[in-house]
Amino acid sequence: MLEARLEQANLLKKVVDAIKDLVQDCNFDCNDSGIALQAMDNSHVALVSMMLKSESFSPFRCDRNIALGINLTSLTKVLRCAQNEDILTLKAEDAPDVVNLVFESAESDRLSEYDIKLMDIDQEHLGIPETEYAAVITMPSTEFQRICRDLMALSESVSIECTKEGVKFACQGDIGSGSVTLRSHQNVEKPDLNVEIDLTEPVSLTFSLKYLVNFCKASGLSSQVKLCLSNEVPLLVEYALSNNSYLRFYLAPKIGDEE
Amino acid sequence: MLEARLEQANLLKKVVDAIKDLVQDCNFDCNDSGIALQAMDNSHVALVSMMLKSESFSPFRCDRNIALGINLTSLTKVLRCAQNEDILTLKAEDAPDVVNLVFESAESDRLSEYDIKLMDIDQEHLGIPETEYAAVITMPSTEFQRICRDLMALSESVSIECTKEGVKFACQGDIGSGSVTLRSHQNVEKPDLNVEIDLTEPVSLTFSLKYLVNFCKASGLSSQVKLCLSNEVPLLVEYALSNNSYLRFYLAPKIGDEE
DNA sequence: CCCCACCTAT
DNA sequence: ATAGGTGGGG
Repeated sequence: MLEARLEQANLLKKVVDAIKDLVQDCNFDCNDSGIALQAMDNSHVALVSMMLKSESFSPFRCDRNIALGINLTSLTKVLRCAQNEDILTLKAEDAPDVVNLVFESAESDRLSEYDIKLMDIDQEHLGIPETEYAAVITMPSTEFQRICRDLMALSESVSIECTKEGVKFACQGDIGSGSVTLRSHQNVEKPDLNVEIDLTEPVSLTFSLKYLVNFCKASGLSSQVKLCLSNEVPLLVEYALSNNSYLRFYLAPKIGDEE
Repeated sequence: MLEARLEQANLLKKVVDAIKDLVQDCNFDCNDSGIALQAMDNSHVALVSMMLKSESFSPFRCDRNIALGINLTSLTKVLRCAQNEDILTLKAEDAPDVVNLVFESAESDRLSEYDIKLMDIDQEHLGIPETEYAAVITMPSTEFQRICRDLMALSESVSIECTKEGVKFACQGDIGSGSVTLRSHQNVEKPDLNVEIDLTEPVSLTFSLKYLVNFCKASGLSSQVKLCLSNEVPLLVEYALSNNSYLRFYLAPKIGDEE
């Protein structure tokens, strides 16, 4: 059986909000190391990979591997029933028909309980190779969100060009063109504002802004976002959570005429 | 070539926000004295006149007269990409295809650059006579905005009646009628709250509230607004900016049955 | 000057 | 239902 208690029901709420527009139904794979989710979006351009490590829960118990096939729209509806400070416990039997969500108010004077029916979902398990990226950019997640939104006013796509000096987001559209260039810099007072560029080789790739804007819904999960690029390889957009948990998005670059 | 650096990108943002609903496309006329704009609204009832003097920029350089024909919707999109404290530099060649806007963050760790394609716009240059007005009312811009909004709940038009004692904004509508009367007064502590009436002859004129409310979008540009009236003559609504720069709106009075 | 919460508008 | 804008508070 699974029993996983999350101090912040809010965390799961934000995670699901950030991915529910990309993926309708997917498996939450539970085992003793935590709860994982991997799914491609309908058009197979983007991939979501979530990992909530057992350490992010307290307590966490999962005796056997269980795949919980969940419709994310249903899950969203139920998660909206949590109040801001609620504590969430996820429960499931070993061969479950339903997943059980329990919300407790911090003062434990209110207890809400929901069962969501599960579905069988074909497991297309995706081995994601751990890549060494040519460029790794760490920056404030709100800034990345802002850049993507701004440039979307001009174009469908953005090119991300990274050199030792900085990273340049650029686009062209009907009304004109635009670019935002960030230099790496440290802010000792507010490390959340740091922009860090770790580069082994210059990179330049083009991506769909629609997807990036979508990924940016996760901005509330982490003050910093990590963009990992290598030529010809999907971009990795990572929001790190506590305890090595994470929410990652992969996006295939546009190539040639697509740009 | 033109190169004009504005410490507050925000200023242009507010100016364009205030006029973009009146005018779609217009020329920004640049010469060594600054950047000017004059345009009538589509229905030729209102006229906008902006003057940003060269002294409002630092530095300001404009070798020749250049007319930059800009679509204000495009310009708005680009100005939205400026962050609050950004410094804006406008650049254009002598016979330009595009105008270039550069936003620098105060800490200059971020630099955004946009090109907007220009268009050819027929210059209907409008000689605006410098009039001696019968009544000049200076009042807090937020108060004028509030009055126009309030009265719009009742009617399409407002009469502005100015005597030595004060100014009365009045309207009649289906649900009833309303009026707001201001007496001139000084507040030594907070001169922004002054209401001043400079009158050579009593005036009473009626105007479309829709337009006035529209003009009031400029309220953020200046704490005070100046209303200049003479019988049979368009109302002048002026927002004074630093360095003798200004944003002015003219509105023809309604006459006879129109009221 | 920044952050948060409310509200409105799509 | 969601996202952006506005207004108020720290």
